[in-house]
Amino acid sequence: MPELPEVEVVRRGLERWVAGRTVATVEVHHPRAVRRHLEGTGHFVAALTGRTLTAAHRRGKYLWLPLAETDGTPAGQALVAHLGMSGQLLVEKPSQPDGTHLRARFTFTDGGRELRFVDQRTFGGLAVEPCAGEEIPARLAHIAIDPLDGSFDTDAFSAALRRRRTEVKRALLDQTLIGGVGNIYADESLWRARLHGARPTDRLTRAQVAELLEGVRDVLTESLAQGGTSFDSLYVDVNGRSGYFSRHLAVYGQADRPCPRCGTPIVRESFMNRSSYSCPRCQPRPRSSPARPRRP
DNA sequence: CCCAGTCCCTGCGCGC
DNA sequence: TGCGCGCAGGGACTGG
Repeated sequence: MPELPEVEVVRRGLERWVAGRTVATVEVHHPRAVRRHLEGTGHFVAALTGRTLTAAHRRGKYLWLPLAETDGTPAGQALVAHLGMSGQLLVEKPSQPDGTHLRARFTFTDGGRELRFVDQRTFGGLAVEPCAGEEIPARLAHIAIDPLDGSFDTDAFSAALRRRRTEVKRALLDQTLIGGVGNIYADESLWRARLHGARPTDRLTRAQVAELLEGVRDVLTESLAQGGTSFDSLYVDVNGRSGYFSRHLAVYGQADRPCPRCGTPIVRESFMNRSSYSCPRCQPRPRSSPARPRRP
């Protein structure tokens, strides 16, 4: 379940181990891994072979690596990757045996370590997309800037959130509003801000939004410092190592365990067809009341 | 435009 | 021992 910190850890690994290298061969082992590349598998392979991956960028949970010709001229395209639920980008020696869920393999002209895309549940995927220079590919333009980006506009986010007529957890998971937050960090941020996820966004005060955003920033920053969250071997960095933030989770996956703040047992609720964890004392469920009518 | 619901996919743990 | 079911959940898509 890679969210922003986990994807950022992968991005740093790609920057270090892959950027600057030229693709020798591409193998696609499962067509679903390149389903977002609409021109088909053959076109995907041809678009990457002989190209140099110049850098590794991220917005929200998406990664992209701009491509260049062998003479260094920008190709105007980028390799775009999303890890979905269970995707991994691994940098491994060619002698390392293939895993069961290997979906794509890239070898490089230097004969060094391969890049392997491994994905058990195949929610993730790869594609080559048009991309001007170092700008974000147009296909990713709808993903909002994430709160760790220096250009994140706090006031604009606060205004947009309070303009929404939905529940606050739903809004946190909306990648067009704020990038990079998934189910785990949404629950952790709401706990830090002492807000229940079902609170209506249009009734939050500016102070509550500011506290929520501080919670988001803090939890993402702290997780990144720990190398991300891992529950098992499904999320790892490019070298296959797990992060350690799962030890610091206050509520996510902690049903019946004491709230670190007040000791009340954490409850698990089904919410948006997925699990939500919260402290019933620190984060009381909002009183059900009719939605505030939108101003004409 | 805005928002909610559906579907995609596989491994694992649990109850019977 | 085996089988079926629920669950994990990001995001593209669809329909109201």
